[in-house]
Amino acid sequence: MSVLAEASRQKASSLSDLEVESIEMFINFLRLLGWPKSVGEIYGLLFVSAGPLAMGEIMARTGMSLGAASQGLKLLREFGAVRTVYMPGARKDHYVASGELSRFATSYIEEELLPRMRTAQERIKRMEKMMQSLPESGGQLPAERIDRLKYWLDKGQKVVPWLVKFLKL
Amino acid sequence: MSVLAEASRQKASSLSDLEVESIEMFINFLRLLGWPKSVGEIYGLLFVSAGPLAMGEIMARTGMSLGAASQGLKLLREFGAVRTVYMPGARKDHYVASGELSRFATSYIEEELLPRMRTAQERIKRMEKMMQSLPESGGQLPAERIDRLKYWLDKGQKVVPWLVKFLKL
DNA sequence: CGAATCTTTCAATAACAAATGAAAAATCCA
DNA sequence: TGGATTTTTCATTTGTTATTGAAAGATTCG
Repeated sequence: MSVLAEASRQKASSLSDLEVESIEMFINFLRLLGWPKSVGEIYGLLFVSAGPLAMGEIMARTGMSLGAASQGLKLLREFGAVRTVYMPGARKDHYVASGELSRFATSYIEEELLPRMRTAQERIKRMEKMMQSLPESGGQLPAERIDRLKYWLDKGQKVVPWLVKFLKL
Repeated sequence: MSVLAEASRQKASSLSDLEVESIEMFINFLRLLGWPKSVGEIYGLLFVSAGPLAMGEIMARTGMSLGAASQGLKLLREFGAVRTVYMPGARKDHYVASGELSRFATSYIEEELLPRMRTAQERIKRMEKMMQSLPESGGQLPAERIDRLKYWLDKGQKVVPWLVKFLKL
């Protein structure tokens, strides 16, 4: 067996079935939020880890590169999905997954969804003005659509806080 | 002015301010669902259109290619976000946007979110089995995490139908 | 300090996804 | 039916995002 093939075999076998399940699951979920695979790998591994892991261990177990591990951990730290723990006598940072899964959902809502809804509401105001200053009937249909959109956005903005609260619970 | 520059100027000026607002808004929202820009362009244009539009008109107004228009319309049709209307004496298909914006949200939930949640629940079952057949304490922490995940997924599955109902309202 | 260790950054590359447009397929009248 | 029109498909090109790894930057410890 070639050195390379051996290395890749090693890589695969260094993950338990449990870890593989967890990693695949989080890759799938985090893809919904538009996050790269490497982030799912890191979080999935940490999620079922019995103890804190250093970056080097994460790299070794998953086979990802230095840069991917560093950047992925940075992102996860920023979102509060992962944190470092103090390990007496250890030089390397050690990471554990936050168990609060709601963080992913709520950060998506707050950082992606809500800003877009707010932008959309400003757009709608502008669109309504444009409709008024249009030569007579700029169209009955568009006007109704815009009304509907406004209504729907209002409703959305109302349900979001409730949803966030529910998820955090 | 070069022929190309002229063409691109034409392209831009053939959209009203209203249409541009609408298009940009839907590009932004549909990106959340992982849909390509061209789809947002088509839907945004149709959304504020006073009447049905044929594919050729959509291409001409937005400047997108034949293939992109055809595929985008196909996708939107499949999701029920757009439909053809009968136009007496017209050969080309003519499209209108469905005003039901909830379709986007509900189809995302039903086609993306729920399937993943179901897969995750199967994974969790397997993971629980693995934990049991692990040498004594495969870890207190992982076991708790898996419990928590199960709890969270259950909760998610419960809130989703409610949310869908609310959105459709 | 200063050498060793660990982490971040970022330019280059690889992997992936979207857009294009020519060719094929389907549809429609005369 | 047959020619013209319209739509779909799909191989290729283009554009975007993720990953890599070397170099720079921090940090820690003796």
